[in-house]
Amino acid sequence: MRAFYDRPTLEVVGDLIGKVLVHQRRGVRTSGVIVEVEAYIGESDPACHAAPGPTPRNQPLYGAPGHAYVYLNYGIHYLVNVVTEAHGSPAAILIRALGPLEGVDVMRRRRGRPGKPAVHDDDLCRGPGNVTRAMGITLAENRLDLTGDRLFVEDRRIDAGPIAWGPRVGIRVGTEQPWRAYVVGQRAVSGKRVDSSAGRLATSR
DNA sequence: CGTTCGATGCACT
DNA sequence: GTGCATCGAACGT
Repeated sequence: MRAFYDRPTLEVVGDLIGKVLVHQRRGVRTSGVIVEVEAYIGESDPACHAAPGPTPRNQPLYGAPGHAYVYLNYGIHYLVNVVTEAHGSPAAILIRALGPLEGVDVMRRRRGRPGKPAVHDDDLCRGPGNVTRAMGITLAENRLDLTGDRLFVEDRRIDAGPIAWGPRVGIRVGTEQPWRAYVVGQRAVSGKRVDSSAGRLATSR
């Protein structure tokens, strides 16, 4: 459904929390409840990749809504966004954390490092770099049409808890905008953990 | 618990 | 050449 993404970005943010992100390739399916996202909106947003104007890398931001924007960050991590707003209006939403649902065994394998202790299930998709590693998302998924059957958001909502908004994290500029949304108390949300007992999804063990 | 810091590739100036 | 929309290991408290 293209129209879902063809709207003001902050509206999409609110509707994205609690929905299920799915990636399937070569018969391997992984999915998780979206519990943390950040909006990057327009050339006037200094933290948005569109801030310098159109470049080869940020071209997906200027394209049609409902497509993926994936890029390599710090030379190490892939970060995945969903492109929003009308064609020519550069904006996107960064997927920062998921509560694992399907393919948890695959996620454990992708996140596991030889000789290291196993990653806790709540940490499998905690942080944007971990989301892509656990989901198997790379540059190959850049520009993918999210209305297709390979990478998409399911049209169902899981009540994971109350939603809160705050400043975006991990950026040096543009921190005054409260464009980060997350599920309060959910274990997979990045940053300091407030409560140690609440927020575990029944589905994510 | 907390903070610091190195890894690592590439877009952009 | 500079600086990241990060992660996790290593160390200090």
